[in-house]
Amino acid sequence: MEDRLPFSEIEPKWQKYWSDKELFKVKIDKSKPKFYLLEMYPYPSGDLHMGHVRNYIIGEATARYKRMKGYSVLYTMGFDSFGMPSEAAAIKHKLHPRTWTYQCIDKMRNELNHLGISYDWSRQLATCDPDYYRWNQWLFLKMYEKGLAYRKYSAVNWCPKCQTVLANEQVEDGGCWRCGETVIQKELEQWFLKITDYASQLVDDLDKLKGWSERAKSLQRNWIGKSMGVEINFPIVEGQGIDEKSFTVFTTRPDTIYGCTYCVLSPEHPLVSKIISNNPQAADIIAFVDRVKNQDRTVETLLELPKEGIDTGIKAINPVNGEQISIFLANYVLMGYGTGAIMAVPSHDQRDFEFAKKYDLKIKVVIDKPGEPLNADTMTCAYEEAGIMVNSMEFNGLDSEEAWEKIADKMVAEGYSKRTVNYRIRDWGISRQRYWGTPIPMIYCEKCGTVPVPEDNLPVLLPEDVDFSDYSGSPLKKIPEFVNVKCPQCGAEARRETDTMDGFIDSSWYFLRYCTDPDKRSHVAFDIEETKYWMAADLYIGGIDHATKHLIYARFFVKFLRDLGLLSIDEPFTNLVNQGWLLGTDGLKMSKSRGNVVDPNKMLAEYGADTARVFMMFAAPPEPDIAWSDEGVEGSHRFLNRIWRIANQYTEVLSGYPTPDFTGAQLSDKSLSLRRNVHKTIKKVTSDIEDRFHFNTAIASMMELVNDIYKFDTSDVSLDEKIKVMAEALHNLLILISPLAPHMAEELWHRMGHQESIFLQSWPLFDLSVMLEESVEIVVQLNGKVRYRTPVPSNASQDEIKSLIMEDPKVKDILAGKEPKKVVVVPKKLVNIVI
RNA sequence: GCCGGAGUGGCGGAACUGGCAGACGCAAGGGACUUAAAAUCCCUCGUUGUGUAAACAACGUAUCGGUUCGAUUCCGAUCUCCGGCACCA
Repeated sequence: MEDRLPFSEIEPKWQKYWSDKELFKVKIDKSKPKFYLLEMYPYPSGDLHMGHVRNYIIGEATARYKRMKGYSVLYTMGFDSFGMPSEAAAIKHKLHPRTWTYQCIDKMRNELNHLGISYDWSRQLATCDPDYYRWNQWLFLKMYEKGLAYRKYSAVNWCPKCQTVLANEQVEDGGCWRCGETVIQKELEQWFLKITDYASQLVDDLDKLKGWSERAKSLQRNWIGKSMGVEINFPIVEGQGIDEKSFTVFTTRPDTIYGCTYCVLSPEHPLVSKIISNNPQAADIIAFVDRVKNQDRTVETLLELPKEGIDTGIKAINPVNGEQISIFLANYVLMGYGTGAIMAVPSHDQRDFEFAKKYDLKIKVVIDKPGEPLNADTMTCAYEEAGIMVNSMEFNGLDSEEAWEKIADKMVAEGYSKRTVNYRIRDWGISRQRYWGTPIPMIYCEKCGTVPVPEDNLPVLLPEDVDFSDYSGSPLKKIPEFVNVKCPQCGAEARRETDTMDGFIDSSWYFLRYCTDPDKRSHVAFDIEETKYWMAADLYIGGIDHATKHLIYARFFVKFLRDLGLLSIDEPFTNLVNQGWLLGTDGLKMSKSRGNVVDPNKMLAEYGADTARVFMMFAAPPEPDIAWSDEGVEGSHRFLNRIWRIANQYTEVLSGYPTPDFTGAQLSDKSLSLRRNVHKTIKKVTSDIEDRFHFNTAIASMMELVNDIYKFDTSDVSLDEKIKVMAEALHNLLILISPLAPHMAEELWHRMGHQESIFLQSWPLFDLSVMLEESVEIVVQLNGKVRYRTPVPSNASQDEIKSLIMEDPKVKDILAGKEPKKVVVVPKKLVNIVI
């Protein structure tokens, strides 16, 4: 008899069997509930590392579980195959990015197959495939038609190393999200998508996402940065030679407006140019503006940057009380947020306070701290909390939160203000100055201007012959055959857009493509009927690092496609599981540069895929980051070998053995106990997978069951009874372990005489009546402290338990004649005697 | 500063709804089998104390307090760590 799992023989055997039988083929089956299991697709770097194993086995085991549970499951995989690293790697290896990319995809697919993952590969996609990216272009044109794609000249984030622009979301700590290089600002003309049009829905709909972690939602809320406030029009005092009657400020604190003692414009504010014409201080103002524009306003320096400003000499009028106030320019007001202009209330805003102190400006208190009135002359910092209104005309005495609404209402009614909501999120810059991406389907004609490529002419293909040796500027720009084109409208000589799209466009809708049968993919981006059936994804598994990038973009795309009438859902991902990082042995993120990447091949060769899967899942629940250590892999391997050995002892006798029927059977206590544990384990494993994907505790409970089976096997139960009980135990154990150790489970299943795959079995149901025990052990406590444990009949009532326990000589001993003050009885749990 | 998450043995982790803290595994120690090793099997394993021993007692889930018959779990404050946002008006 084999005493060790022959994984190297059985793994390829069953992988081939599953693939030949098309066991995991995705099918719409209206007789079953559907389950769409989605995993964040990988960038095909070519090498699978241990982190991938952790990520993908969570989904893989769940997929197998859900199929056995009777769901029609959509589970497939694709490759995020456009992007910088392919280009860089291709240059390094002197291969075309396409050749290199497809080689990597093949390799990764192979490695995923070696783990025994049950994807339906027929639905695979690669985003660099023209059949895929033509639909990026099509979607872009739809956005353009709806006015959601536009081109503007502005300062954008530029990564000098990648030689391309990055969206705001793709700058992390001032560096490029891919390579970490410090990002600089550059003025460029770029294509943007108006994600800001959807900002309010994107933030409000987060409340609907009950299946997302608070963490992921909080990241998105912070990123979108919603703030409610008002815009207020401040008239400019007439006769100062300014060709403009007013300007608008944004504030979240209209309750403080009576304390506004000056206004501040951003140095980039459009009004500045009008202020300097005809102004005696023009030279000083221009000098100031230039200086501020050259200030280093990156993340690190911004907070330490001293506030400075200049009085323009121009006066404005506070509309609520008619007071004349000065207009300043200052470096602490940013053009990119709100209206680029503020009303300054030094008494109740710390920034304004600091500025007012520096330039000796008036400070006027309008909200008093309850019970502790403020003094403008002696206060050392702004009072930013709520309080009682003072110096605010008819609003005096009100609570400031109440006054907030009343003042806003008054200003709106008087016609110089409106309520607004401001968002921190900016439009999504999607132009990339690289080769390996989706060409933006636009043409520039001298006569007709910006002309979209007609849908019939899609895809705009990437040219094949490209010189990668010269790394400066967009590669497509240097290919005349690509650039030079006839205008689709007038036929004149025109030129193509040479920027490509951000790769995050690809991932914003790939999950819709998965829903579409490959046979139907050639004429549509996604099939409406099939998408209606499968979407939304019931479970999305992926790292938290994409919370403010991919996950926001994808939600935006889905809302846009819904508005286009192509989707009927508001949100694409019903449940989100953010699995933690698998860190290197040094506790740091795995990366090639650190040299701490763990290659799974060694473990696969030594222990096999089933052990690797079980070990990885046993280490921890999905969410936390964990540092890699292969200590303990022996334990998981031992566990599988224990199943292997005990099951093999019974393959012969159980081959062809009928499903055991226990009705009316008189069983020994040992048999009853094992049966009970079998059913308890079914319950535990089912709920651990179903409710929270905690495979670690599911495995632990199966280990307990295996320990019990071993103890039972050596007992003196009659042979017939033993076989009968073992038949039930092993049958269920194999099904329970099959999502995690599919090869071993399948092999043993067949050795037990079954002709069909174990994965065509139904997931077992537990029988509560088997789990019932005649007596349960309860805890006896004195004043909340455990004294001893004792069995009582499990059907005993509270009163019965109480009298049973109070008559126990041990209790009499403990009480030593004292009268208990109170006795708390929790049936099946404990009795607490309080004296 | 604002927002979110976490803190349990030597280690990974468990205790899901307020009811036996430390399941399961790793590591460690001891034993059986073996010529020997591997494999396998069995036992011990939070800290401190009492006891020859079976056993018993006290302490113990970051810290301090509260609610409760009873708190790792609920509430309040504090500390530490991780992550996000941040001159965002």
